[in-house]
Amino acid sequence: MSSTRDSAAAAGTPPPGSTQERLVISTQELLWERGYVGTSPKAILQRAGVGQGSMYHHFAGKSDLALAAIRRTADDMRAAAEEIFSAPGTAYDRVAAYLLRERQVLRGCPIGRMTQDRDVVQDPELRAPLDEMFGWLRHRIAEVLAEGQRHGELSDALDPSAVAASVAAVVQGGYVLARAAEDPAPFDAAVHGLLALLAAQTTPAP
Amino acid sequence: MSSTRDSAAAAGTPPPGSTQERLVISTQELLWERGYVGTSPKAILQRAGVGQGSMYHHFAGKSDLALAAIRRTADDMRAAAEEIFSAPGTAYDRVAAYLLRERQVLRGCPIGRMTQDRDVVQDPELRAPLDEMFGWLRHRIAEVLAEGQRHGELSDALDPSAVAASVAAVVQGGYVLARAAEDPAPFDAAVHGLLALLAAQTTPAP
DNA sequence: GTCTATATACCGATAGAC
DNA sequence: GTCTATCGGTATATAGAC
Repeated sequence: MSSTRDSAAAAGTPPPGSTQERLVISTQELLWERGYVGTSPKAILQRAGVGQGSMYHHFAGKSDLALAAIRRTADDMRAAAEEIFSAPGTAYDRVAAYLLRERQVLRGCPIGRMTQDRDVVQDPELRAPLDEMFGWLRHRIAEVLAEGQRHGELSDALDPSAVAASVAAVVQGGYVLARAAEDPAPFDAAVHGLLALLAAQTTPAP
Repeated sequence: MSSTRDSAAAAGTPPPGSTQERLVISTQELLWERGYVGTSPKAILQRAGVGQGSMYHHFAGKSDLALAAIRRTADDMRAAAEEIFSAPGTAYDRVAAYLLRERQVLRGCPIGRMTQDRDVVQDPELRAPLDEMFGWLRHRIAEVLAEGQRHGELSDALDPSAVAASVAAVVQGGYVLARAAEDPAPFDAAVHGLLALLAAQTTPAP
């Protein structure tokens, strides 16, 4: 008894190097590489270097462990994006910085990938972190754009939340195009196409 | 002997209602719903209503059947898109028609989905139809945009192939956002955001 | 051509020793 | 807490009867 697992995936960040931590990290990696359906508990255990029993001691099962891993990944992504959006600069600059930042294009988006996994999307608990992450992202980009409009940097004719959705979609769709081509070029093309359209809506500093 | 399977998935369209045809259609449906990893031969057979032996008579195995199904789906999608792009109207009209056409947004793109499947992307034969389909799509949209520029409908400042990639990416990324939210609204927002940006680049008829 | 039977491996989870 | 042993079920493919 005395299972650590009462709150299961709900637990905060476990100590670094701990068994839980290694399990979560292994799961994050495997979900990114193979998706939910393609990730087996066995593969997670092997990568983490622990036995079967450890996993079921700390987590209720595959989906519980996946939930912890997905939450962690979503939180990390949000933090990284927020750093860019809260930086100084015009709205265009910050959106451009987000679109142009270093990405492992051919690996795709670890959160976006989950939306293609039936078992994830159908489970409300597993889908929630995706919904929150992308909901936050679109909202945050819209805020940045609206701020640009208030500062007179950006055309008032634009609908910030629509353009924000376009920005987020171009990134996610760029990954799809790049993976189909096995080449990051279509991702870059899509980003630059959108940035050119957006640049045309900026007004030179008065 | 006398296997129909010599050319395997390479065969043209089999007779309607035939066993091969039912197998291909079932596979198309299941790949769309569950992806490659999530689709088992058993599930295909059950949906097609045929026995194990029939499948291995006509196809070399799961990947061979998947190849036939993916090719078929890609060909169908290309034909449907071409119908829109070759219709009369301005470049903006035709791109808008493509972006705004009826879609089963929450089901996602049957071809785009395959790019998230490790086993598909890593197999050159299975990836080829995806690459060809999206390569064609980006090229075709770029053609339409370039035509608009020649006709003086669209700003010459735009890079047609970059904007074409943005158009294709917004669709694919729109699916991702919609599935995360379990709501088609983000897809529609992304499309309208891009269309507004593009509309600003059109020149009123002289 | 189509079917059932069989084979080997892996899936996700549990039991219970240490 | 961690381990190994084990379970019933499925994945993918082959064998061989009809």
